[in-house]
Amino acid sequence: MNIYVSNLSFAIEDEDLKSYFAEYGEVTSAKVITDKYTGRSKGFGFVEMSDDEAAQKAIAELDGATADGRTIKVSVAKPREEKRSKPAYSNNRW
DNA sequence: GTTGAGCGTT
Repeated sequence: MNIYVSNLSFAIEDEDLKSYFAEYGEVTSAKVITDKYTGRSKGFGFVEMSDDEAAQKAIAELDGATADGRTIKVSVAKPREEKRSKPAYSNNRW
């Protein structure tokens, strides 16, 4: 389950985000999006959890919660574009 | 040293 988290404080980093969600289940990865060039936080991030219901519970519990003085927004993330998947048109017509 | 809507680098 991929989780999108926004409205984060700029002081929050990956391990902070992970520690918040780890209370509700196993966090396989947690990442705060930082600018590649300046290295500063963009104020949002992504968390991946292995247990789907733990993830949805974490979303329900952490959405609107306060982290570092900011009310964070948590929701299910949109899937990152997968370019490795096999083509849907796997016919041999052409 | 700064700022505030959003969906990330493979």
